[in-house]
Amino acid sequence: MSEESNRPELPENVRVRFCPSPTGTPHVGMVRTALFNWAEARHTHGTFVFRIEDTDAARDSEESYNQIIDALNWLGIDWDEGINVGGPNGPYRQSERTDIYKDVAAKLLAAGYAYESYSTPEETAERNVAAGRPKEFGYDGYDRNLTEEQKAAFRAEGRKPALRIKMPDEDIVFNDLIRGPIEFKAGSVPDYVIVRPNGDPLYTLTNPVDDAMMNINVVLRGEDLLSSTPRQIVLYRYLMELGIAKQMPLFGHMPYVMGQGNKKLSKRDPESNLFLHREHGFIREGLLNYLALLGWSIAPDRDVFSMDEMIEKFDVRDVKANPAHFDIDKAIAINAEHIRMLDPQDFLNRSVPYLHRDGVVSADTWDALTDREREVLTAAAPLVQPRVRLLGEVSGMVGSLLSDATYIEPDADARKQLKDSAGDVLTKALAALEAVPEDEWKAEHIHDVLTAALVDEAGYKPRLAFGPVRVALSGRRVSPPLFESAEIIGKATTLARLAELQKNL
RNA sequence: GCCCCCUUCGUCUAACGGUUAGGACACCAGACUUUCAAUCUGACAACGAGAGUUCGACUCUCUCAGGGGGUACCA
Repeated sequence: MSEESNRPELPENVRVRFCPSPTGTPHVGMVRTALFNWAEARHTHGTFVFRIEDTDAARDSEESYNQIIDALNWLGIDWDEGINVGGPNGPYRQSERTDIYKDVAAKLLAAGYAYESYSTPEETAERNVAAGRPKEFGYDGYDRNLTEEQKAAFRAEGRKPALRIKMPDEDIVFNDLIRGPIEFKAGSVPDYVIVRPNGDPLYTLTNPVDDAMMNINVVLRGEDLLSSTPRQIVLYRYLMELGIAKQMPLFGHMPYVMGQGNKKLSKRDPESNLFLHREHGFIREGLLNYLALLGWSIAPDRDVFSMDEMIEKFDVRDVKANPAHFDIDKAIAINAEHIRMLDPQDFLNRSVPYLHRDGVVSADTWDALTDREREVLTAAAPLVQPRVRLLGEVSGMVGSLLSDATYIEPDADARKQLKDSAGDVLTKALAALEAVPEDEWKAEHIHDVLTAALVDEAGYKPRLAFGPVRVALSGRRVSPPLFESAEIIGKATTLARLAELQKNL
């Protein structure tokens, strides 16, 4: 598809970057951006740069910074240059690059590409209203041609200037990797601020400057930055004139990830919280696979794949331009597929932290478990693995197997399975199982005994016969196979649970 | 107001002018397992509207409508 499209050709040595601001907890939209950049770098054997844009001291936090790194590590998204690994274009935290920005800003000003602006936002709005323009009209260029006398007068008032970039009076066109040709009409983008009056450089300056100095040649970012692209293109031209930028990068704007309704998935939305998904038991393979599906597809008839397969096929020019809704049900279904593909021991290793968190086992690593725990879990693994969609569900599945409790309160879903006949079923099951000798307490035999008593003799349909037994043993509607469970739990506990449920019907 | 983007089943998507518009999730029905899940089979379900170009338009062009974003001394 991409060979025939009118999308631009990729450069020889692709250099992409992921450059989040450390504000708040990592969200899935951010992860998707990281994933696509990473996949593009790996597919092209290019370079993936990881930089942190912490120029907004009021909102940035060290906690968020650490969380972003935690997130990438967990997901297995690795980078070649940047935070923690270094590289030739460091430092990679913008808060450590202020001298660079000051220097570039001074050059821009000296070359006449930027100018001092003394208007406050309030004054600009007032001028717009006074001139009959909407308040949202934006900056009007008022300070563009201030004389030295006027500037001196402002300074005498104690004012300090912001620095603004001069936007040329011409259409600005670029060929988006995802959207194709995009044209902004001349005059639609006002002169914008790159340095605050107090000297703080803004994103509008730092982002293109760093991309330029780090030789980024492919910029893949969210759709929300699309309308700031003409500003950056203009700044880039100036940076090239000044010898700071080598070439204009290619841009690709990825569609939004949407939440409920028609709104962008917001940080407030729990579905956006990466760590919440991890706590629920998403595995990295599942979450990444699902996120990749938001705007991209690997083949017409397939949507479960590994990251290696994604890397082999990924081309950002195949990404769709329209926004995608985050569908948690499909995400979970994809995750379930990946859980089923796990090697059983791997499945167990990954489940243990969840089991420990839920108080089901004694330690949070496989090696630290007791022999009995390892024995039961090993027996249960192949039975449980196809029955969970999230690792957080494993506890509920194996909890009843590991517990010595003589009664397990059924959850609401299980309670609904108990029909009027449940009492009679439990009585008959109890009588039949009591007669089973300890040394014949095996799944197969338990199955035969219960079938004879409940189905053959009492005439119950299997659903009605085994449902109550399952609820008694596990407290749940879905559990590991019934007879194997009874064997693992043991005769005494099995009988106790049957009797207790009957009392609590 | 102005600028920009987006538009195929409920949702995610496939389709490089000619297909009964394909797949997946969800939902429903059945089979299998004499239980549950998994698995298998089947059903339901879409090209926003209108012009044009063409022998032929989901696909190309234009207009409109709807949705989203920007219009910051946030990123």
